Amino acid sequence: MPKIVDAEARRHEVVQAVFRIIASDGLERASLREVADEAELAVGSVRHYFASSDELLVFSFGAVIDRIAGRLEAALASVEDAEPESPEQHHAVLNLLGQFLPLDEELAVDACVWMAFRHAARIKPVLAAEAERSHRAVAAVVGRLIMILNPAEADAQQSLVTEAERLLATMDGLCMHALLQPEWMTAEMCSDVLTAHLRSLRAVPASG
Amino acid sequence: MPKIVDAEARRHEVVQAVFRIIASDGLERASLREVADEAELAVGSVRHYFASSDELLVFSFGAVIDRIAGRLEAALASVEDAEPESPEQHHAVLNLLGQFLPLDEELAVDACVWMAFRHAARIKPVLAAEAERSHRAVAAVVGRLIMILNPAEADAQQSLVTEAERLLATMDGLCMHALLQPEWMTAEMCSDVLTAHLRSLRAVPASG
DNA sequence: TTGTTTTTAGCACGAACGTGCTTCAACACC
DNA sequence: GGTGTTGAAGCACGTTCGTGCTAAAAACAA
Repeated sequence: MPKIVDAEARRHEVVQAVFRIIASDGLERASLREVADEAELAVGSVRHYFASSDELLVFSFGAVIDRIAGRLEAALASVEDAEPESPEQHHAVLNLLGQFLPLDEELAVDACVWMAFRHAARIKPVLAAEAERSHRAVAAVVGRLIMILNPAEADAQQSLVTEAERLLATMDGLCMHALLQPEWMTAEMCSDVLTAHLRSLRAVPASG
Repeated sequence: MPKIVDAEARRHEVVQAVFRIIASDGLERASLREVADEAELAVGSVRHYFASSDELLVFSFGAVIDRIAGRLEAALASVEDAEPESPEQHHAVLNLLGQFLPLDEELAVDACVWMAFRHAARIKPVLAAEAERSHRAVAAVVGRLIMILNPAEADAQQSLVTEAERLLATMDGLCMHALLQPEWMTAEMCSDVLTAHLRSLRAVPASG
């Protein structure tokens, strides 16, 4: 009936603009006017697709979560397909954990945006639900990974949960340092830390 | 000659107000008006002690860095005083690492403020110098701790640096999770993860 | 008391923000 | 060709922000 516009594509373009602004200028600069400028639209146009600023931010948060979770689950499938203890599996695990880190431009933007939203969710209640979903999705993948790497002690659930949280914390800390102190936490340092952590996982079997 | 006011004490009160606002409402709400309200002063009074908003924020960042670094170095002294491999040393190490985490009200405020400023420093160049100082100070303490816990391989500097960065990343990740997902990352879980990490440090001696 | 200087308080300006509301152009259908 | 729905654009209002500036208040020296 009216002007033909792919609404979903438009929303995606707007969200991409939000991502670019957050990555370069931070979340607090992602105002309707800035986003509209970056997307080369008018403020009214952006508001046609997103009723309010909050709705735009929540939708953008959900979008980055879906992107990250999608990458993680694809990488997890590769790990599960690989032969246990094989070099292929080790490579697949490194690839999975690398998805957390800002190793290329696209990953860096996602990591920036992800971090920004998670921290903002501490303050803004509208973001809390998505933050919880994010944590659940990532924890599920990491938990599954720990189970794969420690098939022997599938009974010692206590230790598995602890190890999953430990790996998750290490990954988030690595990501943080790579974003905030890129001169110190280089890609090579990330790789060294990752291999050291994986070695420590194999070296500490049961705990008691 | 004029009204007697302890300028240093006033500045400290203002900074405390900044801390409270950041912890409860986030850094972006730490405006001059909000800070003045929280400190029960007029905007003009705050501006008398801090020429600009940037100056207030940079000073506050420095203050929280000094607080955290002071605690860490005091705790490090306890570790260095303890007998190597003794239970006292283990306790001192746990105490040191606990200084990173929001385990009580004061630590939680400092952790919030610290995180907020470090992330803001990625965007705001005025904060960059203090962020670098913060990283240097904390990395020095953690590096020293790793050397104490691994006296044998004092020559394998590569491994020591990697282990220091790994511990630092894990601590920052734990702190992040404790702040952002307090229901999942409880104090008990923090403790479990810490002891697991310390065990993994002892279990993986040299690398090659 | 008078004068000096620090401290406190407040006004005013321009900029940026979210949002309610109106207006215009474009297109599909009757 | 007319008509109505929808995308796009923009105005206006109230709020908040940092900051330059002025002026009252307070406390000590003379």
